[in-house]
Amino acid sequence: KPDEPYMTLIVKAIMSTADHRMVLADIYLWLMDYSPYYRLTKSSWKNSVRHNLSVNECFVKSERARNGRGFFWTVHPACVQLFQDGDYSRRSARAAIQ
DNA sequence: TTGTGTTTATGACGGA
DNA sequence: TCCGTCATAAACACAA
Repeated sequence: KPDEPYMTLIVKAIMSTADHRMVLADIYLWLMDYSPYYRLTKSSWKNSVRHNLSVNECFVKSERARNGRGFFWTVHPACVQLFQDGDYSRRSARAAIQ
């Protein structure tokens, strides 16, 4: 239901932390806090979140999470300024990386 | 076994 | 019409 694409929301979630890194489970929580859509609907959107993390080059894995599962997810260093300026377009992100 | 991550496929949609 | 973007589904491997 939210009009913003997953890539934008995931970027906002990760960039909302002080160290710009977040574990998958916390990205879930951030989204559920962001919109009731993710709170109320059955979890096909979690599949989409994982798909976006893998597919979009702007998301890079950091160290493995010690307590929980998986890795810390961060944004590509070349995209940080772009995102801070509010440009979440996939085209711009890819251009910044290449 | 469960959660996490990768990958492929498919369809809708809008712009050039 | 072709191309890029986005969403959704689903199969699979892997680690805790």
